[in-house]
Amino acid sequence: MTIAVIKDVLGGKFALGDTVTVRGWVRTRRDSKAGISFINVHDGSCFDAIQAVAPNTLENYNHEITRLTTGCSVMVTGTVAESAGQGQAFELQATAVEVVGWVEDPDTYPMAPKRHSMEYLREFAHLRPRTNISGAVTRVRHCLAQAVHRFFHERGFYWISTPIITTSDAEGAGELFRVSTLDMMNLPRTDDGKVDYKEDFFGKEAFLTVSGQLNVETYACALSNVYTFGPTFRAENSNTSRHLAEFWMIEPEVAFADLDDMAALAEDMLKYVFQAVLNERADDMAFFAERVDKEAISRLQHVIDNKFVHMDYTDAIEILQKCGKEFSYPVAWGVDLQSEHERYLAEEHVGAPVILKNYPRDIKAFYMRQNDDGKTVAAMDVLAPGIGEIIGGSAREERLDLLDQRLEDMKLPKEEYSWYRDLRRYGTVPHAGFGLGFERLVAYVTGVQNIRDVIPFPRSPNNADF
RNA sequence: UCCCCAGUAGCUCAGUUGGUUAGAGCGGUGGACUGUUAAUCCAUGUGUCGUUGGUUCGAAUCCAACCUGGGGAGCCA
Repeated sequence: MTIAVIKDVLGGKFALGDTVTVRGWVRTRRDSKAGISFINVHDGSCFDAIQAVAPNTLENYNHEITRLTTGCSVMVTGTVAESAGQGQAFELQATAVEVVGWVEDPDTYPMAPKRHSMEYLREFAHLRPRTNISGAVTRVRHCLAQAVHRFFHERGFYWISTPIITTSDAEGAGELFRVSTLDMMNLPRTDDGKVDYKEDFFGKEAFLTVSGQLNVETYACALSNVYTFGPTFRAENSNTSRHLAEFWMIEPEVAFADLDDMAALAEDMLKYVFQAVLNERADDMAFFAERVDKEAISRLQHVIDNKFVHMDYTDAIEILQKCGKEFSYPVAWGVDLQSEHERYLAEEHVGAPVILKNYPRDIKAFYMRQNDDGKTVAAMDVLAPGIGEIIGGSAREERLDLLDQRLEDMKLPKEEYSWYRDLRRYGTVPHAGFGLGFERLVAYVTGVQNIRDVIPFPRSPNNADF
């Protein structure tokens, strides 16, 4: 028995007349009174399902095959044949159809062979992988992840597995999820009544990481070109289509690099992974372009074909002030840009991803490198139309005296950063990096509007089912 | 967390300016037809009208709170 994946059968890897067995799930069944049934079977190996043609001479035709419904699992053995019908080059002339698992009540199987809303599918996170759209998202997501690793590997970057648990509650941004083994009903207390974290698993307070950046900087200052690719956690009460409490982030960090090196790296990386998706997942991208977002393919091609627009924060402020558009929030040098401002720049002014650079120091994180003008830092955001900030990065302050000054200005506890400061005390080097939100990337590529639909099991405020 | 909108059949939605028996398409089921392909045609069932409370002779319809979802904002990736 030759087991075959559907991708290989449809892709012509087998000769006409070969007998193969495919295994998967029924998408639809159509009966013909000519004495045959058409069974569309998918196995995830490619976008398309294979059409198996089952004749009524099969011994289980009447009592099993004609009862197959969407979702049943089957093993179909048959000979590879040119399709007599439209819609596919090859099909399987079935010689045996084994039903592996029935759908116990077709009337209540949630995944009907029809269009469902994304919100509805989200309620069935365990069954939505069987849908066209979820399967396509999954394959594109995988393709992007592989392309990211390949891109960095080809450039001599090492993948660093930075820790998921951290005992530093001062990583910079965001609310943290606590990690504890203490009995919450019976907390150990110190003499002054506070929770005694010395009794906790790590002997101190611990949290889930909000970024691998500070840790990965240590490896950049030794192995030169490194990156992280792993899960990240933010306990923020964000209820939007572009935020998750648990998401994946890619954070390259490069020694002896400056902000423009990072901008170039970000541009190269995005173009590389977009090209990979167009090359490797043409089937899924065609589906997205047809059913989800007409621009899904042309948008990627446009990004690949054009140089990214670079813009200084100061110039962006001027553009926004002179564009004649009414904004809800006024624009002035020194204020952080609002979503409406970023959207105008990316969607209307440029019409493609735009790199904004050199933000005012006072609205940015302590570790960003101060520019010579004394008021800006070497930070950048890559803004994508429709998504907003997809990448945030900066050159890191490698000069200890300036770093310490920033820690003091922002009232951050120096002792918490002793190991981070050590990098500046022992053989410091200029270095820079950025963070790319992986789900935002998948959403941008597929055109899927809500980030909760491009991760298998989304976690957000009030939602951690499955 | 804030602002706005929505919650009616398994799904997508229409409807009710408060009043007897609540509607369509799709899906399911039965049949017809067909190398079909989200097939087509005919038939067919289904609803505590989000939850709780209030107003009222009467609420699915009006009001309030809550829950859930969506859009936007903030936080950011």
